[in-house]
Amino acid sequence: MNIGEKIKHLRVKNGLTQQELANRCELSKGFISQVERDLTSPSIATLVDILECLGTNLKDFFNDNNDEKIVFQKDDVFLQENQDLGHYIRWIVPNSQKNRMEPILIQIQPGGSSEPDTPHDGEEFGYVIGGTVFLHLGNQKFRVRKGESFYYKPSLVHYLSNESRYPATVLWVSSPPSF
Amino acid sequence: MNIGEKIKHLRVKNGLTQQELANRCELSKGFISQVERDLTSPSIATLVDILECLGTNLKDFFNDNNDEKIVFQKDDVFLQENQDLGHYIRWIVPNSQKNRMEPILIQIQPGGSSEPDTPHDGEEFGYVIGGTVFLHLGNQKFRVRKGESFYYKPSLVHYLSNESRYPATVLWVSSPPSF
DNA sequence: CTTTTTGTTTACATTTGCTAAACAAAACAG
DNA sequence: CTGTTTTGTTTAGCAAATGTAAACAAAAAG
Repeated sequence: MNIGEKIKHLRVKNGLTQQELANRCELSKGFISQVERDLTSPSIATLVDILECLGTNLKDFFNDNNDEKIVFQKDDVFLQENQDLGHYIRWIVPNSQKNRMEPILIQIQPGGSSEPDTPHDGEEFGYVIGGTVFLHLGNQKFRVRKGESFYYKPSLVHYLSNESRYPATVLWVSSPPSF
Repeated sequence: MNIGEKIKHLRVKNGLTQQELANRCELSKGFISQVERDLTSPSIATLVDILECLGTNLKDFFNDNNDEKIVFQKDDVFLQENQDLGHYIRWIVPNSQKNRMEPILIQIQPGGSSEPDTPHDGEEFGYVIGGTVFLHLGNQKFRVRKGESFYYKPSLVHYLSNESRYPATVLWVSSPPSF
């Protein structure tokens, strides 16, 4: 649990001295020093204060970094077909489980639908590349046409259906990954 | 700071009693009760323990919920044109600054490029809907064709350019929002 | 109603979060 | 090089909070 390191990094990035930071959030400079070297751990309340003075918050503070591959071609794709429901999914960014976002490309046949997904945390975004689909959220239902998009928190059962006579393609991004 | 509520919610969601949770993370059930009702606040270390037993972590724990509008039509779009660089941007999900992700649709004219973006935290994903673009990351440069995508951490200056003879369209998602 | 299970509250020991002040080390000035 | 300032580290200590054990209450089960 190297909170100290991250705080120090933030402080320096903000061009502050321990003294200045201490003043800002009404703590002693000594304590800031201790925190940065992980000799002690602040309470959650004071951690919030500190982060506030560093222009951030708990949420952003606990979101990490670093990676490798960047561009993904069509053959990187892992494909999954579902005959019953009449859709197939292309994972266009391989093993993105470890990322913040997981984008997939889903193609839904006329009369088909995506796998209903149970409620979970996070957010989902979709952009309809072609065709028209219906977004089902709990027992609500929204029409989304080509060029339109949707954005929601998946706190209810949710899926897409294609009730038109043409295939539909949707670029679907979950954050965090859920598939 | 209603940490307790969230913990209780998680506990119930995992089908655990206070007792069970207490056993799992070697705390007293009384303490769990206090924490859930915000009568006391756990130390960061024990919060980590608790979250671990609930199948989550600080990072995910501090990512919030609740929203309103879901489907966005073309006229919800805020448009911005840049004659000099030869691109225009459509914000397809209005004021998504407060979300985890911010999707935009950027169209780049032949010879044009996007605004170079300075390094920041988070991740970015793009899907080329039409044309071919180059992704510039620091002094690296990647070709990305129609149907291909890219995913990276924007820790270097980054932008897109279109060196072809046709316009290119890219769906670009930043997490967290940066524009 | 009695027994178990689940959750709340109280009294208490211990730890730790945090301060103030002394100390050390750089940075700066003349 | 020597003295002054600024920045960071360490120590001693205490009030406050973290966490426990056990008693208590309420709800569920039998």
